[in-house]
Order: sequence, then C-alpha cells, then structure tokens
Amino acid sequence: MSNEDARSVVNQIFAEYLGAHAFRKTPERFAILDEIYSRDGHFDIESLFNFMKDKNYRVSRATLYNTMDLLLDCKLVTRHKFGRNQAQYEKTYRAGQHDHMIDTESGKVIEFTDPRINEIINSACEKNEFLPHHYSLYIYGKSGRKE
Amino acid sequence: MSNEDARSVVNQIFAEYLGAHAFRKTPERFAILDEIYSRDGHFDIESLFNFMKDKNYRVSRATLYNTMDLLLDCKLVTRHKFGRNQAQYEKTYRAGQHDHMIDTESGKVIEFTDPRINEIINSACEKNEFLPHHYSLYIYGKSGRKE
DNA sequence: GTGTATGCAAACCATTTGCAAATAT
DNA sequence: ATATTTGCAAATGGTTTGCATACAC
Repeated sequence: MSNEDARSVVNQIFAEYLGAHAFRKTPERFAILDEIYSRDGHFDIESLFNFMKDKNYRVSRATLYNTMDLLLDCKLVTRHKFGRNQAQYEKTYRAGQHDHMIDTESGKVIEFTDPRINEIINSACEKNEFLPHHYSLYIYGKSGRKE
Repeated sequence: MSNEDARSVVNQIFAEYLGAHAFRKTPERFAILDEIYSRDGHFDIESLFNFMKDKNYRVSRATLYNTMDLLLDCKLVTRHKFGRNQAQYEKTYRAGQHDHMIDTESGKVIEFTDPRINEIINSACEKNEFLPHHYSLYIYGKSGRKE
C-alpha cells in the first residue's frame, strides 16, 4: 500500500471512529492524521509540531497530544516509550505488525516479527479472561554477536 | 525460596556486582536492597522512600534512584512503566519469570507466564545479531470475556 | 589522602491542565 | 444555540542534576 492510498484509507477509518463516538470532525484532527501518514518511521510530538509549523499549518501542542490519544484509541497510531522520557509514535498501517529491539548504547531501533507473539497474547488473555486492546514487546540490549 | 533466604542470596550477588565494577559497598545500597527484598509486589520510589523513613533509615531520593539503576543493571530489580508516569519496580528473585496484563480502566495488573516468550526473544536476537539484556512485554486491555 | 557516594534543593522538561475564544453540530 | 475543541501559557510532578559534605577505599 503506497503512502497515498494509506492516507485516504485511514482518513476514512478516522472519520468513522469520530462519528461513532460523537467526536467532532475538526480540520486539525484530519490535518494531523494526514501529516503522520505522509511520513515514514518514528517521530515524537515536538517533531510533528515542527513538521506542521513548517507547512504553515498551526496546531497547538495540546491539540497534538489530544489527537494522538484518539489515534491511539482507534489504533491508527502506536506509541512507544523506549528508554527516553519522550514518547515515540509511529503510524500503524505501513509495514504490518512488528516489535522492537532497542540498542541501549546507540538508541538504534531494530524491528522484528514473530507470528508466535499473537498466539501468546491470545492464550494468556483466554486463560485470564482478559480482553486485549494492544500490547508492547521490547527487547533491550546491544548489537553484536555472543563472544 | 523464602524472603529471608532470598535476602542473603541477593546481598551476595549485589556485593559481587559492586566489587566487579569497583563501585563502593555503601550501607545505603545494601539497606535499600534489603528493604526491597523484605517486601512483595510492585512498588514505586515514593513508597520505598516512605517505607525506609518509617524505619528511621534515612536515604535521599537521589540515592534511591541511583541505587535502582545499579540494581536494574545487575538484574536484581525490574522496572515497569505501565500506563502511568510513575515507574513501578519489583524484585526479580521471587516468583520466576513472568509478564504483565494491565487493566487500563482499573489499573489492576495480572501476571502471566509463557515459555515460548524466551524462544521468541532468542530467535529474534540470533537473527539480528543482538545481545539481549532484558525485555518487557505488556498486554493492555480490560478484564472480561468476549461478548 | 583521594575520589566516589550521599543529601538536599533546585532545575528539568515532556505532558497535562485551566480558561477564554473559536467552531462543529 | 451550545457544548466541544482549540490555543496559549502556566502548572504539574517524576526524575535528574549540581554542589558541598561525608565516607569507602
């Protein structure tokens, strides 16, 4: 799926989500979503704020934080809190499900996938009568081979 | 392993860790470790600060944070950042490896285990030439059955 | 004796909050 | 018409930092 295709698809999903919850369809919310889906990779709120300011689209940080909560809830965006204090975000519809390994020395992030993760999530939730909304799996360490 | 047994074992491990890194074996560091291993369950820095103050053992918050970093590094303690801003800690040597499900409505935390998790970690790290130090797996959602 | 560790308080800074003005419905 | 959303700036609060004193080695 190209970035352009994704942008119209997620726009639709967001509109339905807002409608279903009787939240208002403000231009700011769609502009933020569009900015996010026009880019690749991880980003933080400050970068997003600057990206939009550079395009002369003025949104307050408060609105960014507020909108991210909505996008998290409807799963169009994922939030990560790796080592740092500053949260990192990434769009959801891009490269399929994946998890992260974080090099704690360089801060570099590697993505990986394993189909068994979903099985684990599902069996743990069934056993404990738990309804999962989302999960996070991070491996911290450093790049290199065993010596 | 009883709490008392664990306390002497981890005391030994910590002493070796400090020695190996030429860090000083201060009474504060051992008092903090001992306080942690005398309790069960999750705790935050503020609680730990108060527990020790109640026993008339005065340690500064700065020393608590500093010592937690050491204990994390030698894996005697695990740090969690569930939803909230305040980090939660738990001693490592108590009930074996486990992961967490967090009820985002009540804040309640359920523990679970799955032996396949280690297999996933190991295969991901081998594939990517990565040396794991620790990992975190959280499932967020709410208690209840599928309707 | 020397340099690390502690304690205190101030600084930090990402995020949250309060409130008036704007606006989606 | 009106209740939600926005923007701004100030407040928040867990964690970090700087520096003088204490102390492990």
